[in-house]
Parts: sequence; C-alpha cells; structure tokens
Amino acid sequence: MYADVLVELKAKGIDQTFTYKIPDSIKNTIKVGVRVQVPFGKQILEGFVLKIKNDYNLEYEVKEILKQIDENPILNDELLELGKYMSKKYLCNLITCYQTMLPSALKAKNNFVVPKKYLTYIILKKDTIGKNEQQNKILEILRKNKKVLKTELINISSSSLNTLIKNGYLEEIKEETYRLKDNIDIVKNNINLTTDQKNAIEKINNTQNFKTYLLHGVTGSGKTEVYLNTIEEVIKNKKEAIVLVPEISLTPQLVETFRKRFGSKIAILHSNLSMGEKYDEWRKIERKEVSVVIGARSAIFAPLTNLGIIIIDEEHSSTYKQENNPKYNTVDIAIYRAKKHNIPLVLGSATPLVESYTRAKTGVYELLTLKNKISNVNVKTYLIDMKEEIRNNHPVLSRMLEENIKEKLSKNEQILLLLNRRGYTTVSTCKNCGYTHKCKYCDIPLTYHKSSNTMRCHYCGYAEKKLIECPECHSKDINSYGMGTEKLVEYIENKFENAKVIRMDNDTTSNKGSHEQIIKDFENGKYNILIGTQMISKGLNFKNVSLVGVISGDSSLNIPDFRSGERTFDLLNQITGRAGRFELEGTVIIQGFNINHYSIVKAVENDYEGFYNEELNLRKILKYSPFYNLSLIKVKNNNYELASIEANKIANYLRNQKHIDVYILGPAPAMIPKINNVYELQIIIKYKKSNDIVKDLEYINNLYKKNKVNVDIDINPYLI
DNA sequence: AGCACGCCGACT
DNA sequence: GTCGGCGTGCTC
Repeated sequence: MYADVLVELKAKGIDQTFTYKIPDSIKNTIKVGVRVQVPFGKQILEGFVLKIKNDYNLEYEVKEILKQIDENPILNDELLELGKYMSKKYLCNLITCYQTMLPSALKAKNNFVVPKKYLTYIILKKDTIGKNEQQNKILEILRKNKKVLKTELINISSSSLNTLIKNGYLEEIKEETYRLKDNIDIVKNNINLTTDQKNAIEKINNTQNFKTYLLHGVTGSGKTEVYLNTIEEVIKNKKEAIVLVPEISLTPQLVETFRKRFGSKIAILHSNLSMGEKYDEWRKIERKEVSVVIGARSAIFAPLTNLGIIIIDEEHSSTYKQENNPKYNTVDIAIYRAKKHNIPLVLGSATPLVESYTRAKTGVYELLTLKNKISNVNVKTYLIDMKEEIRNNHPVLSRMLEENIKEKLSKNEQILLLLNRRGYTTVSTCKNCGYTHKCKYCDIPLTYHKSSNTMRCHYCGYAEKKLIECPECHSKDINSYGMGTEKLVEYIENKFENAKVIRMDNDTTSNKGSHEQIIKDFENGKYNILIGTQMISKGLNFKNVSLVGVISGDSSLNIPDFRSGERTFDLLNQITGRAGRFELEGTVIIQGFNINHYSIVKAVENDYEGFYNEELNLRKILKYSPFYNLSLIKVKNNNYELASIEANKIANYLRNQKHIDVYILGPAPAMIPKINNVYELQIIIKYKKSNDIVKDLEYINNLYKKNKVNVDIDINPYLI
C-alpha cells in the first residue's frame, strides 16, 4: 500500500503530493487526514496523508513513511475538501491552506512538540501502615479518595510522599488537563423580545435549507439576543453553532454574555490564547464537549461536524479578510460550509458592507431589520469645522470640545477622545533643507514615540533613535509635526488640571490582559478621560461616559482606498454609539476639515440607507464592487527594475486577452512602494464576469511559481 | 526549506 | 591549480 503525502514545505514549487510506501506496522491504522513523518531528500518532514492507494506509477522505488503521528485524522473529510476549494479559489498552495485551518499544535511541522499540560495525581497502589505520622496522614487521604493532586500531598510532607512512592506503595500518574477552566453560572435571561427580534428569530429558526440572512440593526437594537436565541434552538436540536466576532479581545463584553448563557458548552478561540490553550479549545471541539464555538476569523474552520448555524457578527469588519496566504474571505468560507451543512448563515451589522446590503436588496440574502430598541436617549451631535477653529487659534481642540471637556470633568462624568493615530508626532523634518526622517526599509515617515524615545515605522516595526541633527545638511533644527495619541494625552493633561487620562492603542495594549485592565480601570473611575485609536470605538459600553470627541473625524477619508468612505461611516457611527447609552445625556463632537462629506454627515444622522445610496452611486461611477469585481496582483522584488519589467509583462498579457468589461490599471507602485527593502508594484483588475479573469490569474500564478520575482494575487482584496 | 551541483572569480 | 561565492534545480 502507498500513500500520497502533502509535506509541510510551502515553497511555491512544491505544491504537490509525494508518494510513499506504507510500512506494515501502520497498515491497519493509517487513515487519510493523519499526519505522518517522511524522509524528503536529506531532511525529515511532516505531512498530511491525502490518499491511500494500492499502486503508484513512478519508474523508481519510493521511500517508506517513517511513522504515523496521529491516531485519528486531524483533517476530516469536510476540511480536506474545503482546503482544496480555498487553494483553487485564492490561488494558494494546498499545504498553506491546511496549515491555516489548524492550531499550531496540529500543523504539520517536524520537531514541533505538542504543548500538553499535565496534572500529576497520586494513587494508592498497595496499602500499608505508615512509618510515621505524616505517612499515615497521606495514606489516610488516599484510602478515602481514589486519586489526589500531588501538590496537596506535598503540602503534608514531600519527603514522606517520596518515600512512599519509592517503596512502591503509591504511584504517580499524569493526566492531561485543559488550561482554561470554566466555572460559569449559567444565567437564564428572560428579556422581553421586540417584534423585530421575534420575527428574525422565527425566520432563522424555521430555515430548512442553506440561506444567508443579513441582520441589520444599529448598536443597541439587540442583535446579540437574536444570536443567543437562535443558538439555543440549534442546541435544542442537538446541533452546533459557530459565532465569529472581529477580534475577541476587543469585545470582552459580548463574550461574557455568551459565556453566561452557554457556560461550559462553549469553546473560545482567539489570538491571545497561548498555543497550548488554543490546542485545548480545539480538542474540546473535536471531542464533542462543546456545541458553540466563538472566535475570530480562523474559528470558521472549527471542526464541528453537525453544524446548525453560522453567525458572523459585524460582517463588515476588515478582519474577516486574511491579508496573507491564503487570502480568504471568511464570509466565502462560511457560505461554503453553510451550503455543505444546509443551514442558515447570519451576517449581523449596523453598517453592512455595500456589497452585502446590495445582495440583501436583490434577494441573494434575506434582509432582517431590527429597529432601535433603546428608547431614544438624549444624544446631541455636533460637527465642527476645524478650518474656522484654526483661524481662532484652536488647532487641536475646538472651542466647543474644550468647553465640553471642562464641563463634564467638573460634573465628574467620563470622556472618550478618539484620535486614529498612535505615537507622539507623525513626521520629523529638517527645517533647513527639508529632509524627512523616513524608514530605511519602507520609505515612509517614521513616527516619534516619546515613551520609548524612538522613531518607529508603523509598517515594518523598525525603530531607531531620534535625530539630533540632519544627516544631509547637519542642521540641528529638526521640526516635528502632527499629533498622535501620546501627544494628545500630554496636551490634555496640561490643559485640564483635574484630568486623569489613560491611553489605549496598540502600544499600551501589547501585553496580555492590558486591554482588559485599561477597560476595567476606566470603568471603575480610576480615570476620567480615555484617549485611544479606533480600538475604543467598538463594543465598549461605559455607563458614566457623557462626552465623545473625535479629534480628526475625516482623517480616514484621506486614505486612498475605495472603502475609505465606508470605513469612515462605520468608525463615526460606532463611536457615536458610545455616548449616552445609559441614563446620562450624551454629547458627541466630531472635528474635521472636510465635515460635509456624506460619510460623516450620514454617520452623524445615523442614516445608513442615506449613506448607502450615496456610496452606491459613487461605486457605480468609479466601477467598484458591487458593480465590478476587483483583483490585485502584487509584483515584489528587492530589485525595482526587475519587478517593473515583470509587472509590465503581466499587465500586457492581461490587456492582450481583450476580454470585454475588464479594466487593467497599472502597474503602479503600491500604496507603500517599499516594505522591508522589497519594492512592490501593483496591477488592479476590474471585471464583471469572473470566469475569464480567473483563468488568466491561474495562468499567471503558475507561470511565476518558480520565478525569482514574487507574484502575489489577491482576489477581491479589502485594502488596495 | 535544505542541500548538491555547477559555473565563475580570487587567491595561496 | 583550488577554494568558495551563490544561482538553479530537486526532493516520492
């Protein structure tokens, strides 16, 4: 017998299986989907068994499998097939697809030890009479209990314990344990549902076949309650659910709600878990100990075999698109799995993607709308034109925002300030010759970080010392412009003497648990102003917050990306929802230079439909989705000339195909033209019908598999 | 990915 | 002559 094995190497040239002989010792145990260890050239590698067969057609003798690693398949039939689908759809190696579906502990990787955690117990092997008081105490405990944690007995006397073990009366046994313990009291919630909620729940629960619902409801309209109710029904029918959220650590409050409702029936997968913790959660799923999996993007691959529903919360979030290979879109995968299981897929959002809302309007999805449940609290929103304020010598805080901060501080109420830029200053320039301090690997301006006294690149992470003099003209007159969160904190602390400010951005939340700590401290009133990047706009509900200020509400509009309008609308809509969610009267003040843009105006008016119509119109004129598909080809090399030559060849090839309704843009330098010393050129393809273009892309992808110029294709990218 | 092979320049 | 630089190709 022989096996086709897909080895762990992810080089573009090795996207194929290799045949090995199955030794007699594992003939009866080997299965498709298990990992095996194989010789490969001079190395030893791990790989997945994809096929077992009786013969092979190679003119030479094949090598033998060295050993079988897993008793049971790591990849079940559904995941095996899903990997092949992804590999084809996203033009990515099969092995990379399988590896991304699995937690690190289960990926094919030779010499990687599974991080198991054991608890050591002591059992009574042969009863005896103790030689002293301590020994008798230990023996007495073991006569009452079959097995006792070793640590408990060590507390009595470690030497007596060791003696008893040494003489064979007691035995040490190790048992694998889960790292995350849940002792959760399930709270039965008898919330009165609105008519909208009841209607949505009924529709979803009565779904007999695959169907996608778009659950459209503003913040506070009770989408979570719909999720919880439909999942309860799924569990009642002995089926399972996957719930996806953009980033678990940013939505601790939502996760808490789920834990309270489903207790230990739930597995939580997120990026802050250690490798061992992830492995444990995965095993709970495999062993059918849980029926609900909640997690970020990759939780869509949870190996549940009896799915009853898939829910994707905040479906518009860009985190659902993976930026590295395989560049999959989670919604595509969810649709694939929901079809396989013939079940409903629920996409929830207050601000759906224009594409999704269009699908709902055209009947591809079914639209379920939740109207605002919370009796309209007092929230007043103001747009401030900063051009006017600068003239009045108020370049950072408008007069109105300053007044309001003063007032809320005096009333002992809390304030959120959003500034979507971290660091201290954003650009450092020589006043004498105009030299700008840039990253030597990426060619973009470095941001000064005062807390670490370094200049940092926000793209590659490179850091160096602050310039004392200009490297070009040796002038010492270096000027720093722009304002990031670090500087805003300082500014506010100087301006308001009773301000207790805490900052929340990527720099202050990199340690495990620090995010939660900041939220807790702010909630408990240790601080009265929370300054942060867009991180503070999602999912947080603070009872005492009565003022939300957006320092630069139009900054996200300046990003040259066709979704920037959508992102701005989402960001402002979200942050606006942070004020006045409870009894307090809320004020929202949005500052900007371009405050008449429809994304800002409609966000303030909380008018999704209005925003959608404007945006759709623009997408039509500019030939973007949902009217056109988009694909992005990136050509990368550390030699610009070489990259440019190949990029032009590719663009010419595509143009020569002369497909109808296809537009080829470029090649042009990518938004960040050089990252880590590698130059990037991009070609954008806009097209109506996928078939022809997909064939061309497959051809190009194959052509460049062995080329030193790296060609990277992204089907329907989020960012361009 | 890692390793052998081979072709070319620099040097004991 | 020989050592070693790395570009190229192969691994069941």
